[in-house]
Amino acid sequence: MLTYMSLRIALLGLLDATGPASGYDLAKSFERSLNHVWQAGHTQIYPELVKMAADGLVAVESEGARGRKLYAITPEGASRLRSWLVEREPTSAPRSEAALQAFLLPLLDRESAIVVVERIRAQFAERLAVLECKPRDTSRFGRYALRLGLAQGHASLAWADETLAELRGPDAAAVDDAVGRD
Amino acid sequence: MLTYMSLRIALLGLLDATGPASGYDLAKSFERSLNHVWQAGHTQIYPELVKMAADGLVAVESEGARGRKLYAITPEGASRLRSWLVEREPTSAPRSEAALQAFLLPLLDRESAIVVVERIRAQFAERLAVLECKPRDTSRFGRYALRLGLAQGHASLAWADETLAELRGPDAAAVDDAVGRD
DNA sequence: TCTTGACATGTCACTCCTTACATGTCAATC
DNA sequence: GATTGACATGTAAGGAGTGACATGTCAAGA
Repeated sequence: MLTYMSLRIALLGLLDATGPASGYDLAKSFERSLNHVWQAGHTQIYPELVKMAADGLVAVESEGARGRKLYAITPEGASRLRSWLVEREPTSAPRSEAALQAFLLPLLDRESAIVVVERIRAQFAERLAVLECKPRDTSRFGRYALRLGLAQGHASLAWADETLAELRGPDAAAVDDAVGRD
Repeated sequence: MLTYMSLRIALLGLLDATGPASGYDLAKSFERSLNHVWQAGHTQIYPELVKMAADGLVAVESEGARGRKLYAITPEGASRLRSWLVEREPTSAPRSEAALQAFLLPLLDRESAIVVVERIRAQFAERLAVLECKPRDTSRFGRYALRLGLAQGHASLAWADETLAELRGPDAAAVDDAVGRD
């Protein structure tokens, strides 16, 4: 029951790393530095912070202008965060529409398949470009995850290029002929 | 509203690729050939097939022994499947606990960080092993997605090895010292 | 002064997905 | 004959996540 809640962990991690912040700040941080790792919008973050406060993981530190609420991590929160990090066996529920399209490619004729792979490639390239433009803006944080994202991104791009080469290849290795190869 | 529904697409794809099947069969196929691309259990599949039948995308073809229900894709379903494949801009909502742990690594001392990365590495290795054992069991299908998974898996493993090397490095590049490098 | 846009917080309805529960058939083995 | 295990289908409660809507502050510039 209490074993998932990765959103909590991500929020605690940001609060621990960068100090007290408002829900608004945290939503921005998700966009800036965490978007390739975990996604969350303010509609998810605000209620979660309230629950976390009720559970003693964060404390509302002060209220500033414009109704701003500053949340700070509590010792209990910091402890839970580190326990999770050290103990939690990470799970992954892969759900990638790009991979699904790749899976279904053999349904299409070669021309359509090329169009689809080109679109997938463009998206991989864009995501990679975002990561590559990313400065060390989170100082130490995000450093390792950034590298992981870059590695996976490069590999994905390479897959797209290889696949396009195969689909376009001079030996005309059409999708339908791919059965016996490799 | 009707723009998501990747589960439907995955089910239609399997039905199109391998012919009529029961919900039970489809759940097995998800486990066997689609598990690195999209996940779904039978509790999600059974109700979805009922809705898809109501929408005319599949037809209950016959009922066999043990209450078995055979679903077949309809022309409407096949058409929708191909439209989605060609037109849909794939989206991704990355939610990886492994990447989250990587992101948060600087919270830990070096020894703990090594333990965490070793666990992440083991998981990457296991997933990769599953993919590498995978025969061409889906004939043409899954071929491209399999390669994509392999590429990403190898890249992830390489990241883990590099990260471990850095954390263990003879020049003792501890996590806390990593700020000024790169 | 007024409008724009960043700041700031929230609710609600809905979809998606997971976990646990519940039921029953049929073939093979003990 | 009884038990086990693969086959086969479902429901219900609840958590997780999204998109649309709603509200209000404050600073800067037209």
